[in-house]
Amino acid sequence: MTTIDDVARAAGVSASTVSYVLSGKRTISAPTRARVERAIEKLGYRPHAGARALASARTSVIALMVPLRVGVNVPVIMQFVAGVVTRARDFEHDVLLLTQDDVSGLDRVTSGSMVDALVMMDIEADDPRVPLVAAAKQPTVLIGLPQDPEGLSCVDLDFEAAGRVAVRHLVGAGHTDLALIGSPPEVLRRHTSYAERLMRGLRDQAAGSGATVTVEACDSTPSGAVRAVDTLLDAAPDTTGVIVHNEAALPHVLARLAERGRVPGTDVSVVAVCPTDVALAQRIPMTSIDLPAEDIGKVAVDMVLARLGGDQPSETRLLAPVLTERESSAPGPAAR
Amino acid sequence: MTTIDDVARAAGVSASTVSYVLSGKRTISAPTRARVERAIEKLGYRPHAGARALASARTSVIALMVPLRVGVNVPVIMQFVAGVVTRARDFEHDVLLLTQDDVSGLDRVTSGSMVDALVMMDIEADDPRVPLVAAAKQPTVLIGLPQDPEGLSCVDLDFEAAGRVAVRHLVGAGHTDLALIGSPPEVLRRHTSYAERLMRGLRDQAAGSGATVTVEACDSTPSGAVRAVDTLLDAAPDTTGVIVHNEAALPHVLARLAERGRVPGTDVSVVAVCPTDVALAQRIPMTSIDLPAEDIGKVAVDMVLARLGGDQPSETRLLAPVLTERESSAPGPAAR
DNA sequence: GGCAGTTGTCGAAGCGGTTCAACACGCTAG
DNA sequence: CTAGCGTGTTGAACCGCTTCGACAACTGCC
Repeated sequence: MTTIDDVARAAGVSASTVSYVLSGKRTISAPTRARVERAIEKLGYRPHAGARALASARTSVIALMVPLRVGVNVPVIMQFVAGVVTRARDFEHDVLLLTQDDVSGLDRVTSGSMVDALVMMDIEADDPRVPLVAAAKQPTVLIGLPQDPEGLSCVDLDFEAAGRVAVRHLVGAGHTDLALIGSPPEVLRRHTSYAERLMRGLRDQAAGSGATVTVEACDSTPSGAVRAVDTLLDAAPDTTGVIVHNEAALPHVLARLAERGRVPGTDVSVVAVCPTDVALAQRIPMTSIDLPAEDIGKVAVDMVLARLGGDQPSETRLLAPVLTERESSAPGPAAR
Repeated sequence: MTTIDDVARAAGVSASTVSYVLSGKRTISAPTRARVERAIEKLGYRPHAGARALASARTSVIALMVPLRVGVNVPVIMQFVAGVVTRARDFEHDVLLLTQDDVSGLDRVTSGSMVDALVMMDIEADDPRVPLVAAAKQPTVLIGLPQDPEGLSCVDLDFEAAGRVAVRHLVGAGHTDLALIGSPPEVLRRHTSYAERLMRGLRDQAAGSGATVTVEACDSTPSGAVRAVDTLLDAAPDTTGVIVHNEAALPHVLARLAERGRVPGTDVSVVAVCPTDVALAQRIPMTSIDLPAEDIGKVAVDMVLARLGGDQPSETRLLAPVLTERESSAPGPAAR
């Protein structure tokens, strides 16, 4: 292994000079800098990460805790991850992967100074991990909103606003009997905040617009989708406006609606809440409210790195929903 | 931060004793061990990862390079990842996430001593990353088979055997006109080895059994699936045995086959190559050859950690394919 | 010409562990 | 009674890097 001393010797300077060339924390004359850089290049020198972490109390690694549990949509998760990783790389940081079930991992990476910061996904309303990371010395950003953030920063899509936007769109098109086909029951049982916020937005706006909204949980399986649609149409057969917030079930919901004589885009209007690529990958391009997963991941990294210094107060950023009308929209009874 | 010296002081021993209690590399009397452990507990002591890495030349971190590119099936990737992460945790290791496009990351984590070992997924026949990691001081395991492993160890499903098993199953059921609906064209263009190995197995066994096999690449989209099925049925209308190796397209392939008057499980026999949960999540439970993604991930970790010492010669492990018959199988013309 | 202020470089002190050689102690064997 | 041995513990030397204070050399100013 080549060390900083090897480089120093090769360049005819001291180790500290090499260090300053690397960090730029002191001015170094152009000729010395050039000599040092040449030596680094020639020897293929890379600072030892552990030594650097020890001396500088900075690891250039951020921890990312991802859910690998049931009920979450894996491709969407991956978009978050991609956003986090690419943005982290932009700032010369690597990403250490933790899984949701490994709660002790938080203490491990935190107390062991393995990482400079944490990003946690899929936050529940009353998430047991929040107090743990709130007590850590590293800054943390939550993707999602707990009931009490305990001083931590949060980012997410503004699901409540998304609910309102969806209802406004449907009501504006002449629908008054609306429904939500949502997350799997286990997600609701966990009180995952996005599901609850979406429902709140839907209900608020519906109440203010004289519309009704029936809510169905929905397993992320073909049969779950069929069941949800059937239950819905039994309970509220006049439904003409449907909001779907379940990527995995979406195709099957559309298929079942058609089978039951409600063709999306013709007989019923369907708004999906999902990433754009998912909306476009259906039988017909879906009117959708984009879930900008990758962007959210990037923003999370921006926020957490901005707080490395320790100053910056915490904040919550809710990204405004954007509804894009596509072919699954249809005029409702009031407009015909 | 509480350090090893704090613990030593609290327990009335030297720092080295604490270290030996932690590592178990020397015998420590029961009473001292107890005192030290109590002090550790009381102070909430965690060794500093950087310091440990510096002194011991071990990081307890392994790097995992995952593909976030187009054409790969994300849920399957996640299963690999889950396998790697859980197994790594079993051996007290954490996982650093690298993305496939970040080739320079290999040198970074390797030369910078950020990790003890590497696992790389989605290996192409002539993968430019292979020489890079082959030159690293850390052991590496490849998930997939390059043309020349350059002394590295590999794990994967034995796709060639899987191809033979699939053909044997279909021919045994009376089918002679077979087809493969496979990976997207961009995957084939990359010469990803699993796709090529599967085809080789299919063709070999077909040739030996007097069957024919038509091969169609297939985009991982609904329309790609439709196109592939249509092209196939135009080119080989007598096809009755279909092997599908494309998780994302699978549901749409099944739907299109039915639309074209070939109901899976009745008119045509379909064998899927995919994880079991995917096989079970279709309209009908699919006869499938399991892609044991999580197991492969675990084996990869076992192999790479076994090589930490440096001794152990490299090896290639190909997991035997297991075909499970379910409802998508049907008797073929020769058996009716 | 002397002094204060810059600029560029260096030496040395950590950072928090691991590990090796050495040593103190109590036992057994001769 | 002593030499020899095993057991348990320790001090000190690193591991490779960052950073602070010091200092030499040069600048510009009065």
